[in-house]
Amino acid sequence: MPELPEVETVVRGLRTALPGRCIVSVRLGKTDFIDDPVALGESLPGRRIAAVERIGKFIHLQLASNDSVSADAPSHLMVHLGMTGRLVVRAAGEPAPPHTHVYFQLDDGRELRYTDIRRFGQMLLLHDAKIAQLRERLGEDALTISAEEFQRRLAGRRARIKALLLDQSVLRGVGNIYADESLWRARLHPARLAAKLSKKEIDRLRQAVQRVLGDAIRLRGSSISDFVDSDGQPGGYQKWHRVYAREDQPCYRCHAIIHRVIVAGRSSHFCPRCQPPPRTPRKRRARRTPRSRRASSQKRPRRTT
DNA sequence: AGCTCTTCCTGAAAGC
DNA sequence: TGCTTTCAGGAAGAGC
Repeated sequence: MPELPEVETVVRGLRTALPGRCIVSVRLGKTDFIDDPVALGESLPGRRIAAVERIGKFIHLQLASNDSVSADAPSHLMVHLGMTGRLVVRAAGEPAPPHTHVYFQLDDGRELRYTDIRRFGQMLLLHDAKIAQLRERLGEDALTISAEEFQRRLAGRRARIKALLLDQSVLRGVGNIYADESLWRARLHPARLAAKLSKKEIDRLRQAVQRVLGDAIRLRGSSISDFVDSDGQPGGYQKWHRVYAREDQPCYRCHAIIHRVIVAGRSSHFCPRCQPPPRTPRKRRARRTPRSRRASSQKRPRRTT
């Protein structure tokens, strides 16, 4: 699942191949994930790619303007890889894998190809004004957010910390894997309420998030099922996952057994010893639950599905 | 405000 | 063996 480190890896790869190249033509397969497929086919041929950058989990291809392009033509191509999206540069003659739905022919004989098995991705063309709106809608980038801004965005929020980490309008770039890994590193239970975290804990979390994302970028992302970089190579960070997809395996820190619960609608992996659960304010049953029994009070109130 | 559920989609894995 | 069911999840929207 492409999150910030995976998208950053793809962007760095594309940066070595795309800037300066012209899009000669566009070929489309299924288009239900494309905002406006007709516009894509009409306004991209002839455009030169000026720059590649990352905005949260979006890949942003900036298109240069030139004399033959009308002034109001959109100049930003945004690509979100969703769950299974891949964006790779290949020689035009090379066979494309199944579920390849967009081909951008480039002027150097290569193709930029978008492959997406589940088509949870997104592709859209934006004007300058809209790109500003998008940036506004998204939160601060997780990799570079300052301690002060991180505090400001979380402090007082009554949502569970896991939900906030995943909320792209709060923080952009973190998905399920890196949320779980960061919470483990910061020793915070995913169901803790942000409002109940101390300043120290919030800062520990920010450091954990940035450390985990930085390490993952260095190893070119995590390849769980589908992720590959712009050259088609898998990442290496999945070998360093401490909790994600490690249910029933021992914690690397304390050897307790890793649990998995649903928090904010997402499966969440954590160590029940390193990441103690929040005390549940079960409506004043205090009299009836002497807190000597740790084992039973550690159990999360589970909702049977 | 924030939670849960649903929708989109496919393939892998589990269940029978 | 072969079918059916379940699950995974990023993001958005509905409903509570």
